[in-house]
Amino acid sequence: MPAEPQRLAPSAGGPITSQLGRRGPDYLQGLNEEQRDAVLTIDGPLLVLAGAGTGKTRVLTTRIAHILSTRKARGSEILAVTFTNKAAREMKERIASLVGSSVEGMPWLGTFHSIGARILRRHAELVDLKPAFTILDTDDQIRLIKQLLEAENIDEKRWPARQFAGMLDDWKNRGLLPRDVTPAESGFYANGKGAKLYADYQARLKTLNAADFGDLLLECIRLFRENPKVLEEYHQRFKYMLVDEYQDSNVAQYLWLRLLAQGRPANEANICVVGDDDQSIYGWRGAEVDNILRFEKDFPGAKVIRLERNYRSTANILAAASHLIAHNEGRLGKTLHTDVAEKGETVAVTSVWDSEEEARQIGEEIEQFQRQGETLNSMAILVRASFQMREFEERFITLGLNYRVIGGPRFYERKEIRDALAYFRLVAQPADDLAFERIVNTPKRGLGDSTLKILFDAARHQNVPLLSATRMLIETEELKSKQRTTLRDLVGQFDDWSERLRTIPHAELAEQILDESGYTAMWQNDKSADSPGRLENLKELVRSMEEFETMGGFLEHVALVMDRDSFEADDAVSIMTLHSAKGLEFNTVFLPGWEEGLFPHQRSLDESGRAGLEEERRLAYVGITRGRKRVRISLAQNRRIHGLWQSAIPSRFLDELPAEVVEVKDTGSSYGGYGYGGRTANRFQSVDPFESVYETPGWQRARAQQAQRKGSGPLTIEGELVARSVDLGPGSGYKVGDRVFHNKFGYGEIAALEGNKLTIDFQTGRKKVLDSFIRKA
DNA sequence: CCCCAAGATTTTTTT
DNA sequence: AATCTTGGGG
Repeated sequence: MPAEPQRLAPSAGGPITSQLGRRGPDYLQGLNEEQRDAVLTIDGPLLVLAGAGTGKTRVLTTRIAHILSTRKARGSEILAVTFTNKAAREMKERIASLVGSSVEGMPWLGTFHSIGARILRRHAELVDLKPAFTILDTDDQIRLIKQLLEAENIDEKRWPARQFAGMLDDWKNRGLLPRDVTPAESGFYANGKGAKLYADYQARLKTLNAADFGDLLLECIRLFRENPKVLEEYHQRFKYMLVDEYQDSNVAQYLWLRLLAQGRPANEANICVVGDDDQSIYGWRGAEVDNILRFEKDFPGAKVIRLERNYRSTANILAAASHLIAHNEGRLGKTLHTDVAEKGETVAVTSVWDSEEEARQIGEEIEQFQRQGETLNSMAILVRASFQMREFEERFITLGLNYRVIGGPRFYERKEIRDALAYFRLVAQPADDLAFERIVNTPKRGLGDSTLKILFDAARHQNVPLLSATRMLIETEELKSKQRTTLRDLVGQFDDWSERLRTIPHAELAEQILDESGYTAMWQNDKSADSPGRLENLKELVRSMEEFETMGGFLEHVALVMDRDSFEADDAVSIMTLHSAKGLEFNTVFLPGWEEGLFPHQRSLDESGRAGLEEERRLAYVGITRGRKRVRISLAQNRRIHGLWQSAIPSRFLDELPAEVVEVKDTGSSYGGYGYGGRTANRFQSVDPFESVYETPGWQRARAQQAQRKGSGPLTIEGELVARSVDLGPGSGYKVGDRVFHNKFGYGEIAALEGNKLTIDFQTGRKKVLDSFIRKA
């Protein structure tokens, strides 16, 4: 956070400990009292509630520097977990600049998933894997599920693989093994086959010598539980534990941490968690804000430090953010304040005709700020959903404005990259059937469904990987001679490559593989417009491999990081989602698309009702607090969704901004503005917040299933209350079966409930209403 | 077995 | 609007 007024004096590298006298070591200079307290309180459990821009990362990194320089522990004895790769990278850099040396000495600083993978590889055999196991991404996962569905004769139309993948994710996030999943939860899917599918899926992963994202934590937990000695080893190793963004941790991560912390009595655990309940934006991924709320219960006597002094934003920006977030009920409550007397610019809210004009408008403003001497690097556009990015990109290309998309379409998700990776994966790990399937006939080798079927059958029959099955089949008469020859050549090539992996550098081998397999030629012969780009990407891929020591190391990076480090060299405007903006800051922040349905997102409201709305609001809070000097919000009156134009309603969040810091602008081309501050104040109260724009049968079915699945009480594991949803006020107080009265629909009976959102059977039919519209009959 | 054309479908956010 | 899927013909 370069904006903090107090800068770190780069440590001179000398024995800092000797300075621990009057004024303390250099790295403590410029910390405020609370920050210093958080850095120096090293022993025992500590919870740091750090609001946006209060120097959270600085505290964490300085704390590590402090532990190191007081020789309380070595780098290899500190476990420091973050949520994202970006955060991990930043921490590494900042520690390095504090301590002066490389961070190679901190092997256990990383994301939950990368550390989980690291631990699993060390003890792979104990969880039925081999150390070189493959980490599957979502795409592989879906393909695998599809195969299982087919094997079980389940109609994928009726029970989409995606849906099951979502369920799997949910279970794994909650730390549930197949045997822990109750029939109530899995039962509805595919007529009760849910739990069995989960078990089959796990078994299949073991055969493939593969783990999915969830397994990186879940299997770790199993490892620790089933092997106390292994766990003991880590208890010995980790003298200090630090966790960043604790509000984003899910149940599995919570259990994982708790196991690791069990080396000492709870009140003496050297665990420090840092978080901000107002920035919890990953509920959809299973994050439990309650983890942070119950920290003091888990670790009795934990010290709690609040960081409330904001070093980032102007008073006006803080006022806007605080006022907005105050509309949330489920929060611990912090008040950010700044010492700077100057209020700064007002927050601009601009209403435009459509998203095209929005892009044009923002483009103009950017150029204007640029003329005033602002760098493009200091500006960012933060969108709710990634489809919004395109319009900006198009506009900026015509303007010739440099931009950079962060977290956009992932490099490693491109088809050509995934194909190439499949080749590499198969060379590194011959049991990787998913990789095999992907590339047997890419480029086209004349191996179609019928041939593949033979391979599949043989593999399943003999219970061996596809590559081995192929190896055997080419010695028989079962295949047509043409296919047999093709496969023989292919298997021969793979043998060759595996051999060479031991002798030549992996990046060089990668190039050879792509050439010899005909993959490069395939794109060279392709005359579509994007094939040159694809070839360029392949080159880039090979180039980036050189940065890794081994093929395995590279593949691990690809699976876990999913994205290249973005080059920061050029001056460019950043375009990214609000989610990926967390932790960053910019002088100028543009927040487009503040319209009902988009932000707050309809889906969030549909799925999680009030809690979803609060999460959206936190997302808005995150967005606003990214700005240092200026925040500019905009909304379009018309937006195109799936090709259809829809007129949009201004976001309710606009009404939640304090009028005194907001300046409403309206471009000439719009009709009537949106009536901020009086003209049509509170016009949104009449809007049904749960009216969905998705009214396809499939969507409604999904929603119905969701309703069944959720609301099954607080989260418990092994009979113990692990986390419960934030109690949003007194609750509805209704239960299924209650008789109720509604002014418009009359008497009815509650069929289902989810938060304050009730499904009620009235005489006129089934309706969804909010509890505030009904009373007990 | 491959290719093309018509038809269906569209998950926000990410490790 | 754009992309993926599916089905029929070559």
